Amino acid sequence: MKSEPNVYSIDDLEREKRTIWDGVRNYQARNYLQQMQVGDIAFFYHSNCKSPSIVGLMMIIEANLPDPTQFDPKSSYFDPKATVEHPRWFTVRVQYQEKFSQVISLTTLKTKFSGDELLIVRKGNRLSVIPVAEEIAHKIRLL
DNA sequence: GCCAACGTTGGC
DNA sequence: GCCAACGTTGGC
Repeated sequence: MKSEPNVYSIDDLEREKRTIWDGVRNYQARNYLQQMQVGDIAFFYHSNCKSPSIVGLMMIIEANLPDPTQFDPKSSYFDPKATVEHPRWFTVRVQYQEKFSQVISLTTLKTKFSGDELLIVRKGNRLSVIPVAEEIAHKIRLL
């Protein structure tokens, strides 16, 4: 799961302990969010920054929540076509798990994995929520 | 700041 | 349904 560190970083999550992952407005990313289940582990990825990297881990503690920002006219994520009865955007609540003592940079990931193995290293990838195969995730954690 | 790679929008 | 125009993402 990607976040721009100048918007919301792993340090923010460490301080707050838990947060709702709001603001995702891409249907494919939403579909991946909806597949998540309580207890699932996710990588926290810092994007659009000096050294894009996986920086830590978090756990899904609530699944399939309507993203509240879609109902808020003052939010930049407001969606006029969404209603409380028929929400359009769903997300999860996550809990801080750990911050890696050594981050795993995109550069490193590219040397270890192909675009087929790990979508984040695939050229042109822009999805902010991306599935990682169990065995690949295991290998990443051993880096 | 640049630009490739998308996704979305809207005219037709 | 097609596709040009436009907006956004995100690495570099």
